[in-house]
Amino acid sequence: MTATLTPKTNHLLCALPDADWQRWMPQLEPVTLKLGAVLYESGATLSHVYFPTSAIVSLLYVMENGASAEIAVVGYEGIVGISLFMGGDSTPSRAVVQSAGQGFRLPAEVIKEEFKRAPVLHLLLRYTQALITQMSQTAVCNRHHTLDQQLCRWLLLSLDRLESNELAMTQELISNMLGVRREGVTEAALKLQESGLIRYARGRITVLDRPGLEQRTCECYAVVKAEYDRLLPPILTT
Amino acid sequence: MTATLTPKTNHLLCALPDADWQRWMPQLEPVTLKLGAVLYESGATLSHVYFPTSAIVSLLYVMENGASAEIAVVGYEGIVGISLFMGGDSTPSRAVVQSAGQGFRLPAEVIKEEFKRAPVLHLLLRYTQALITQMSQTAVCNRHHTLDQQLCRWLLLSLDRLESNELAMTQELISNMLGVRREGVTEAALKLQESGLIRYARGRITVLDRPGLEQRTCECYAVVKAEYDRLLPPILTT
DNA sequence: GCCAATGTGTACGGTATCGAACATATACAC
DNA sequence: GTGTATATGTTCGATACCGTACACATTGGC
Repeated sequence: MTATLTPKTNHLLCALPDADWQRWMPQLEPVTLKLGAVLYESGATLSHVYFPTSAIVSLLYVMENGASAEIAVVGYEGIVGISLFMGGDSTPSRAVVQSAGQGFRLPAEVIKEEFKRAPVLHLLLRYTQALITQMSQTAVCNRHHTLDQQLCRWLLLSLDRLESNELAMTQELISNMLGVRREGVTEAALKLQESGLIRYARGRITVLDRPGLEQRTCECYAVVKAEYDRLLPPILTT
Repeated sequence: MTATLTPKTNHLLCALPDADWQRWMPQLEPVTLKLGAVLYESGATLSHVYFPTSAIVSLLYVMENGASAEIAVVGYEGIVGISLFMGGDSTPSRAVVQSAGQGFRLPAEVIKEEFKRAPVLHLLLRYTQALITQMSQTAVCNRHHTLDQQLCRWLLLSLDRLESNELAMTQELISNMLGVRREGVTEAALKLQESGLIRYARGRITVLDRPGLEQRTCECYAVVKAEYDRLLPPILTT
C-alpha cells in the first residue's frame, strides 16, 4: 500500500532511542522477502535478525513426520531471530515468509555486540529461550499428539524437576494442566499402569519404567529436554 | 529428598557470576511453596520473582469459562516471573504450585534494578514478552477452540500485520500454519464466506466484515492483541 | 464403626477432526 | 484454445475426545 518503506515502518526500529538508532542505521540492509522464503531453519545458527515492514513471517515447528504447526506470527511490529539476543543462537523452529513484502536485516554480529553491554542478563535470557521452546512445543503437542503421549510427556517433564520417581498429583490436577477431562487422564493412566510403566493410588504416582515412558511419548519431550540441556548446561552442584 | 536446600540448588542462582551472586544473596528469601499456592495471578503486577528448588510451578492460562491449559512448567532449573525483567511487569497467565516444596524469592525492585544496567535491551525484551503471549495463547487455542474460531483468529492476526483487507494466501498454506487438514480449512472458510464475512478465490482472501470475524473468534485473539498493544504501544509514524 | 469427602473406574451418545478418495473449477503456459 | 497445474469443494467411514452420569473404593474425621 504505502509506496515507501523505510526502516521506521518497523515498529521496533521506529521506537529505538536515537543513540541506538544512529549506531544501527548504517548496518541495516533492506531485503525483499519472497513468499515461502526460509529466514532460518530449525537448529541453524542465524546470520541476521530480520525486521519485517510489509512482509509477514511465520514461526513454525515442523515435526518429524513433516506435519507442522505455527508457533507465532511476526510482522511490522516485531523481529525475527530473537534467539540471537536471547543467547541461544538457534531455535528448534523455522521462520517462513507467509506474506511477501519488504523488511530490513541486521547482521548477527551487530545485534550480539549490542547485548555484550549487559552481561548479567544473558543467563536469564537463555533460560527464557528454553521456556519459550517449552511453550512452543506445548502448542504443537496440543495440536498433533494423543492424550496418551501428552501424559507421558507431562510425567517426564515433572519427573525431571523432582529428585524422586514419585509424584504427588491427582488425575484431576493433571487434567487441569493438560486441559482435558479427568476421565481422559484416568483412561490414559490406566493404560500406562497396565503396561507396568507407572503405579498409582489416590494422588501418588510412582514411575516404574522411565525409558518406557520416553518410548511412548511424542518427540516433544525430547525437543524440550534437549533445548533446556543446550541452553542451561547442568551445573556441578557444590 | 535432600535435607538442605540452599539457593544454589536452583540452577539459575547457582550459575550466577560471583559478583552478581554477592549482590543478590542478601536479598534472597527462602519460601515454602505449598501445593496450590498462587505465585501470581493473570494480569497482576508481580511482587517477587521465585527461584524454585524442590517445588514445581505451573504456568497456566485460565479461560473465561474457567477451563485451563498449562503453558509451561518451572522447577529448580528456572525462575517464575520473567515478565518482571522482560519489562511487562505482568502477564496474562497464572503461576500455581504444582508440587509443594521449597524455593527462594527476590523482591521485584531488586531484579528490576539489575536490568536498569542495560537500557537498550528493554524494547526487545518487551517485544519478546508479547511474542511469548502469542505462543502461549496458540497452545491454549489448539487445545480448546474449534477450527472455525482458530481460522478467524488467524485471519485477524494476519490482517493486523497488513495494510489492506486482502490476504494472498491459499487454504493449503493456512492449513499448514494451523496444523490441520486443508479440507478442514475449506469447510471453515466456506462458512465464513456464506456468512458474508470473507470472500475468496484461488489464494486471495478479502475480509469483508472484520467485526464479524472478531465476534466469531475465541478470546485468544483479543488476549494476544491486548498484550501487544500494552507492551508495544503504537508509535506515531513519522 | 460410620459418614463424608476424595480419588478413581466405567459407560454411552455426541461431535470435531482425520484420512483418503475423488470432483470441479480456475489460471496460466504454450 | 488446449492442456496441465493449482486451488477449492464434497463425501464417507474411522477415531479421539467430550459431556454427562454414575458406581466403587479408599481415606480420614468423629
